[in-house]
Amino acid sequence: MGRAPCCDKANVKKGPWSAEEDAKLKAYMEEHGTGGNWIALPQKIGLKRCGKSCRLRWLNYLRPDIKHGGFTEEEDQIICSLYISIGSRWSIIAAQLPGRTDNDIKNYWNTRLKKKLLGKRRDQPRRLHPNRSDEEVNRIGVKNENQTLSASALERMQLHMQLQGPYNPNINPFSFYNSPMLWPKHHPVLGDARVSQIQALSTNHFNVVANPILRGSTIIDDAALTESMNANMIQEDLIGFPSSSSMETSSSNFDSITQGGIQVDLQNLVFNNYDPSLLGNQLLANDHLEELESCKQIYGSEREFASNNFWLACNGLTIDESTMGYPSDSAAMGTTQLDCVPRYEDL
DNA sequence: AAAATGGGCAACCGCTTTCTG
DNA sequence: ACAGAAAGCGGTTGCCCATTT
Repeated sequence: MGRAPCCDKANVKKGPWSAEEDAKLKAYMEEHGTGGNWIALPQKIGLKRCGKSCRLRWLNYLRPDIKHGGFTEEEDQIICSLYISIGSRWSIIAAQLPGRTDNDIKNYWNTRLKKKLLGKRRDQPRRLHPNRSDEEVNRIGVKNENQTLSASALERMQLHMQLQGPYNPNINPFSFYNSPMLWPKHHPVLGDARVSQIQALSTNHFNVVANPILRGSTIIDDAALTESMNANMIQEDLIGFPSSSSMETSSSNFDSITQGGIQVDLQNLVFNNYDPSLLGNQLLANDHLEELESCKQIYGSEREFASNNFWLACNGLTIDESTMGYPSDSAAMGTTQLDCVPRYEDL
């Protein structure tokens, strides 16, 4: 037996909202709020709508503080950087952009921003397999996705590689490191001074990030890091999460803070190794094999991005460039080892 | 001028998470 | 601790409008 429907589907109106319906809902909301019950609301105000529909209409359209359209460069940067960091968690991204809704950002990303940032690479599978039929190309793409990276993870890796660039990470305006608005304003344990120090260093050293794998480096000493990790705060706070969620509560939309932290660690492990002259993951990873193993346990079967990157990092997977959107010059042979990612046996 | 196509966006659907008794 | 209800969330759909053929 399935779950009971939230409303009587047969007697509920669907489709676009009329001005009259909007006015009714708006007037009631401004006077009373939901009263804590969206399901009961439509009946109270005589609307033949599902409660969920009312909620959506209010949150995405009628709320007084909503901004529509006209995304700024600054907002683009935030969306892009957060998408790379956490993926399609639109509600979290929306929380960073006052007046924007998750739906709005999702639509904007899917219809415009993604194309703006990745558009030029879309024809690569076709170009890399000029003698294959569309069906074959599609099949290859799907197969490789299943074996290596999901579409979302791929997209984020492509974006990251495209936007950070292997050797010129500091010049790109979308870089996390060049987006001070993404940096923490305050850290409850490390304090403002240390955060400032991290930020200052970050602008000069691509590899310097608030990353537990970097513990023992000159940036964050073990004691401070351990203390902050014990407080379950550092990861979210340092990747620019809403300070209220990390400071006032011990949880957030991540499954747990620790897992969230590991997710970020893995991204950094993979991505911060483009330039071999920089710190280098091998040294870092050697010191933290145990930690990596625990990541593997946690992420072996879930959290596609983290697990994919973990496996990339640990198994040195071969990736088909047709799905990676690699620079065409180096992609002629169809597959390659990602030379920016350390092979497990090399760690 | 009409049909076809594609982009943008609001709204829906159904699953997951959180809340409440 | 548990179950059911409500809310939250992200993926998808479908409509409308502008552009292209």
